[in-house]
Amino acid sequence: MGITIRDVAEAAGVSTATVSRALRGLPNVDERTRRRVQQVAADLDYVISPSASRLASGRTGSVAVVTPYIARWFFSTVLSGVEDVLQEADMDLLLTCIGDHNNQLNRSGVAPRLRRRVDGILIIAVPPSDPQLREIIDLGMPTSTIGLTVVGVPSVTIDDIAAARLATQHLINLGHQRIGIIGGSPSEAPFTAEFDREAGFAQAMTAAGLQVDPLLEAFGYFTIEGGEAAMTALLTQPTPPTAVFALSDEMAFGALRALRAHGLRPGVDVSIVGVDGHDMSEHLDLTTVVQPVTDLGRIAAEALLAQMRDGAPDIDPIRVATQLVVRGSTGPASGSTRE
Amino acid sequence: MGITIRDVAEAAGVSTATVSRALRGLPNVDERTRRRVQQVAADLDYVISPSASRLASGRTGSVAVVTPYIARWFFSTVLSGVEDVLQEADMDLLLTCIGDHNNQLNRSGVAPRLRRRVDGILIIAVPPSDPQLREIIDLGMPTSTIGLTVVGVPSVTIDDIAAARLATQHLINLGHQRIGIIGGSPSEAPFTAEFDREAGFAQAMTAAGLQVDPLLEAFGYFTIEGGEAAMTALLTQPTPPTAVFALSDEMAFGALRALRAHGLRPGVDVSIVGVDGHDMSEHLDLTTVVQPVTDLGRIAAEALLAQMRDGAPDIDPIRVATQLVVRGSTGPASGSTRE
DNA sequence: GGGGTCTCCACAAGCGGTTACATCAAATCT
DNA sequence: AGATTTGATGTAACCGCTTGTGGAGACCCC
Repeated sequence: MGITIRDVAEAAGVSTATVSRALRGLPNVDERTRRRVQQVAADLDYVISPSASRLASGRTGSVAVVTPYIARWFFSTVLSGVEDVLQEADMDLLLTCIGDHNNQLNRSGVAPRLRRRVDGILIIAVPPSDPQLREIIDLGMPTSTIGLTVVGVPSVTIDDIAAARLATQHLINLGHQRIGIIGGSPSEAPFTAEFDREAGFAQAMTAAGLQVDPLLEAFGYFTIEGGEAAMTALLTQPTPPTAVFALSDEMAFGALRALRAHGLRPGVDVSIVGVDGHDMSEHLDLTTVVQPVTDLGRIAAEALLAQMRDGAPDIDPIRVATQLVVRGSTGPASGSTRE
Repeated sequence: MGITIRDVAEAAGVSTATVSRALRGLPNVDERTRRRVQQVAADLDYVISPSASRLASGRTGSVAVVTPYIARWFFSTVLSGVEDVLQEADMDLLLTCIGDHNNQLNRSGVAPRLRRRVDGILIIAVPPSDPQLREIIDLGMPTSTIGLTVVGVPSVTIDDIAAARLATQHLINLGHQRIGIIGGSPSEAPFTAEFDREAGFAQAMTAAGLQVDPLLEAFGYFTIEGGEAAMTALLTQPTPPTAVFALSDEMAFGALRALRAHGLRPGVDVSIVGVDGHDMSEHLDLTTVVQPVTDLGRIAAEALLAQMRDGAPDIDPIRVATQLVVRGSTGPASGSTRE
């Protein structure tokens, strides 16, 4: 139970040092020796002890993924991209769910838990207001963020401003004029993506000579229920919008439900467009700006690995392109025949 | 950079052995000594080196989670329950996605990667036909499965037979007689849950004196698209069913879509019931048998921890209760006023 | 008051690798 | 041919913690 490197060395008639070098593909090992060692190791069913290797080398060969949620679509999808790359690179993936302040989970002290345990950290969309975020970044190890930008830290996100403009412009092109928006929360410290998407919306509206009517803004807190409530609020306005841009697909789902509850047809009576490219958006026939979420994770993981290898973090944020996918939830403004 | 236990020992004026015992709460340490050591450790911002501790103790303090998918609802939801418990127990969670044979990911050799790396393994719903499953189980370390039963291995699942009976009985109670079923796949080696749910359906039907009509069975391969296709097939039967039991919510979602495409109203023209309690089921107004998925993960993780502690695996499968949640997708059979 | 117990603690031998340095033979240079 | 470089391997000192063993002192009992 537990073949050691020593056993392999003896069986191969070399020193443990040579076994170590041979098995790890280091240079300065004769090819015949290497093959012999590999053969012996395989025969003996030898598996290196990670703990020993880590202790001796000082490298842990693992990366921590820190996320506020695991079960939500965006997060688990990013995670799957990350996992793919890390597995490919033969790195261990340590999954850590950080608490979310306004959530049931209020986990503190995630940072210390990471201290001597990993070589790099990937942070998925932790709200900038979370105090733990700083602690983790201040650990000073290779770090990269996804769906969130922190100055001085490499990040991978979509261009949220452009995405919002894309969605909004689509509605404008369809001839809509009274365009509403379902935002995240009225907080003063908005999420990066939230802030940018609002900005993109405003830019597109202004560029088209349309007004951003504060009465046509409601908040959905990035949940389905929230989106439903927000849409309901918008519909009960004296003059409701003919089209609505929801900052996330999940809120858009809620909005669709609200429409149905009011007997309104999506894409006919009221148009709804979201952002995300959520799995279900296709099945709910939602027009949305698709972001390549798996790729987000994949790219960030690769950037992190590069950073761990080269030591030089590439601070410039990586922006991934998005794509508008038009489905049935948007249609021409009534009385308009444009597009 | 890197306070060691020696530094703490010196600063506290004790041996490293005492520091080790004091910090880990072992007995045979004077309370005053312990407190002093703790204080010194805190002052020095000492963090134990996991690698060293693991090497010396032979315990890794980590658990691997093996899953065929990360981004799918069921799997990520289980995962979040698991993570919760493991974090609580101060265990590292190593996430490993196993390839899925008929999938793009065809990862082999997951088992060897786990060898000296973890103290226990949690397997989420890997198909029994997957050859890697055996390899992993044959590693011979504490293992527990979720949503899948392997003889001799502790498992946590819902009672799939009962769940299917519950769903089917609900349709029967509503007065339906021509009840169809959307199965997973016509394969000869069905997934455990798949097999049991089919069985539960048959049991309920037979008990009610109804026939299981093979013409009213279609296969949806546990995907939305598959469910849609299956439902479409059922609807194009000469005499289509008035109610359909889908083996999963995702297939039921597809079925709902098919209904809509055919201009049929769920719960009025045709009733649909699913199993899972998928996040979206509420928003799609789907009647379903809810399984407490997060709890599945939580319970399995706790069982695994117990097994790692006591060494005695509790082979008896743990069955978690399910609950029928009635929503708008089911309604009385036309011409029936029962229930 | 000498001979047990019982606590609390120090000593030191690992755990299983990695790697700087030493070694030595073969190859290359002058 | 002798000096020097080069490549392959061995030697051994760690890496930082855990834990079995043993000893010193406190406490108890007859």
